[in-house]
Formats: sequence, structure tokens, C-alpha cells
Amino acid sequence: MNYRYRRLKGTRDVLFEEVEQWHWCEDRWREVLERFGFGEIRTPIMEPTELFVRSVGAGTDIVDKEMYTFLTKGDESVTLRPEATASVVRAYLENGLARQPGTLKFYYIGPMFRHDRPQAGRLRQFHQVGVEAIGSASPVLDAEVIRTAIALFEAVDAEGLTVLLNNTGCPVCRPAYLAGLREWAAGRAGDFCATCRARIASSPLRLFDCKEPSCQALLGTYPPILAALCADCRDHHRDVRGALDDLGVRYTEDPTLVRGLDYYTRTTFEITAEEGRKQSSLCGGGRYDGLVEQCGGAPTPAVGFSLGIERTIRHLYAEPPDPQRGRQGRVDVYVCCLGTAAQRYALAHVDGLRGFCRVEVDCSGRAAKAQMRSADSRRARLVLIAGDEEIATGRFQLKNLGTGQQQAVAKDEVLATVREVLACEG
RNA sequence: GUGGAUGUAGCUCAACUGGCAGAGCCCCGGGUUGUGGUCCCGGUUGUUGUGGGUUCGAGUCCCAUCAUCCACCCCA
Repeated sequence: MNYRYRRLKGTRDVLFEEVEQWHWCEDRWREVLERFGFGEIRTPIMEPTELFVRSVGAGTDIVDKEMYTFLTKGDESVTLRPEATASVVRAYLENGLARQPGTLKFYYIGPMFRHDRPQAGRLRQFHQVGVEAIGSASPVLDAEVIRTAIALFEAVDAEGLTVLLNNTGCPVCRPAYLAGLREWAAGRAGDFCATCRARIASSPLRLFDCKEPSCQALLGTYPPILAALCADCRDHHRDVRGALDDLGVRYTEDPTLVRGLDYYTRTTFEITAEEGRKQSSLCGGGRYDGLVEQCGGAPTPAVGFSLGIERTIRHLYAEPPDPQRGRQGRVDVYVCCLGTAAQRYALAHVDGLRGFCRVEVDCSGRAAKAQMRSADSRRARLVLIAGDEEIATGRFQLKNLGTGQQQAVAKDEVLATVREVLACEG
């Protein structure tokens, strides 16, 4: 309506039941990630702009048109992170973690920012939970990371998902392949659609993404990069698949799967919802063996993924909870206060209950009936009632909403009585 | 950046061919001086997104503008 302030386009408020859905997922995800050996890392939400330009890549949509970039008072160019991998790599180097033994495995969870047009399943501020495993080139680690992503979906009972797998080569084989592809495509540029023509020079791999039937037909005649890998990449891909087979992970090879970030090498994968809504890609990731070096570190292989929280929750629940029908959280004891003096009286004598159960003191000043209604909608098990009469006699009325029974309880015995009733109701 | 839809009460939506702006939900009060879910009665809530135009008369028709949603694109 016509309030003074509105939320920014592409942002959302999460409240009531929906917050509970988020907590439910986050709790499970943290547990799974710990079990797979990942430790949480919390990096800043803003970073030097250059970090993302160099890692995600100038020329990508994310960098070219979707970043929240601004100048600080000190004329420093700062960007709200559009993704977290670059930040984790930066933190890895800046904290001297390259000297730590073995593979470092981090997970993160938090908001990301991309300034594109909002749409179903697409927000300007959205949230990801993701993983980065830094320090090993083993294809077995790729499989473990993919298995971790699947475990995340299993933990929240997500169904109907497909794992798409590809290998986009490495600095040894990709340049030659790209050159060949570019030359081939340039020779028949007239047969491609306008966007594809523009891509031939800049990012020829993305030609495979085009949905245009004529372009697809054309590309169908050209071998995908998967068929042109060098020996090392071919072995790597074979071993990733083998390790996935060992784990019993089902996947579909998709030679057209190209991720839109420049830093990926070799393995790329995506987990998508099979049917229904658009924006069906719930999770994407892959190997980025060149990124650490590019950020100033020693050559260090790494692999990771990120999972969209909003998209995943949307996949889990057919209908988003209606905020209008939402309720504040459940309580154990609801305290109805009839008058201001009663509010003071109740607050003081109920304080001890907070040591072992959830207590709501109603300071609304509404009629008794309205307060009882709220007690019911908060699903309280017990109601304490205080009014002038109770203050005068030093008692409370204690009503059990399950049985409907009510009794007077001396104010000094409230704590013990409530504890006893709640305990025996389990 | 491109295209398509929609804007009416806090929410979801009605309102015929242009003719008194309504319903359900929610909320509040009463039925019970101070007692929940079900029930009954009553009540509050509006610059019909905004600004122009046509008309005796506009929520309805026209123009502009803003906002939101959806799709392309991209991605999570």
C-alpha cells in the first residue's frame, strides 16, 4: 500500500512460518556439512571490486551488469559479493592458510547480491549455502563434493532432482578447442542468432547454451568439448565418474553444461529440479584449479559448489506461507494481564519460568477474551491470569488449555506448579 | 536490456454495457463485570497506485507515469 517506505526491488522479508522453514533447513545443512568435514567460514559481504572482476571474470554477465558496486568516501571501489568463492579464496590466502597441511574444507551460508531483473526464483538479494575444498586435485574430491551437495538435498527431503555433469577442459586443451570452435562458428556466423553471433568472439563455449532450435541444430554437428579433452582431463573425468559410481550417485552427462563464471576448469556440475518451475537450477559448482594462483597464491587446485536457499525452499514447499495468516512462535505459558498493575505483578513473578520454558506476558491491555484467544493461537499449554483480585490475594489463576481446568495458585508456588504440570505433560 | 500481464480494505478478490465501492479472511467489541478453539450479534479499515483527459456521471473508456508480477536473458 501507500506506506512511506517500501522494500527494495528484488528483496524479501522472511517471517513467521517461513523463518521456521529456513531454520529447519539451515540446522540440517550445518550438521551434514560438519559430517562431511567442512568448517564454517564467515567472510565480509563487501569486498574490493577488483576481486570479483578478476575471479568471476570481466565479460561475464555477473561482472558486466549485475554487481552492486559503489565508491566509498575514500574513493575505494567496493562491491557487494555476487558469490562467495572469490571471498573464500581471498581469505584462504590472506590468512596464510596455504601453509596448513592437507585439504582445507570450508562452508558458508549467507546473502549474495546481483542486480538483475527479479522474477520467480530470482532475487537481487538471495542466499546461498556453499562449499569450497582447497588444496587437492583429486577427482575423488570432486565426487565427494558432489556427494555433499546431494546430501544437503537429502537432508531436507528434496525429491525430483537431477545431477548434470560435464568437464570443460583445462588450460592445456581448452584454448585449442575454443580456437577451433571459434573458427568453425565464424565461418557460418550468418546461420546463428544475433546473441550467438555476438558470443562467437567473446565466449564461444556459451554457444552451446542457446535455446534457439536452429542454433542447437548447428551445434549438434560440432563435437562438444567433452569429446576434445586432453589426456589428463579425460582421465580426470573418467575417475570422477568412477568415484560417483562407487558412491551410487546417479548423474546425467551433459556436454552442453557451461557455467557462467570464468574460473571453472575441468569438472562442472549442476543440480536441477526435473520439472515444474523455471529457475530450476538449485545448485551449481565445479573445479577451479587456476583461481588461487590468479589471486596471487601458489598454484592450488580447488573445487566447490553453491546452493540457492530460496530456490531450494521453493522446491520443497508448493506454496509459500501466507504472512497474513502467520503467527508468532509457540509458547508454553501465556500470561493474561488485566490492567497495568497486573502486568507489573505478572512480569515480576513469572520471571523464573523463563529459566525452563517459553513465556509470553500479554501487555496489550485488551479484554480477557482477546488475550485468551491469543493464548490459544500461540498454542500455549498453560495460561496464567492476573487481575486486581489476584494481586490482592497474592495468587494467579492457572488454566490448563488442554483440559480446561483452572485453579488458584499462590504466587510463590507458580514456578513449582508450572514446572510440574509441563513436565508431566511431556 | 527485450517482451507480456496486473494494480480496488491489512490479506485474497468481486463490482454486468460507464450509474450509490462490496464480500470472505484477519482484527476489535459484545453475547460471559475477568476466560481459548466452534457458534451468534455488532463494528473499524478505502484519495479504487498516481496525474491528466472524455462524460451529466469513470474502479470501469483514453493517454501518461509509477509500482509489482511473469517470461526472455542470465544464474542460485
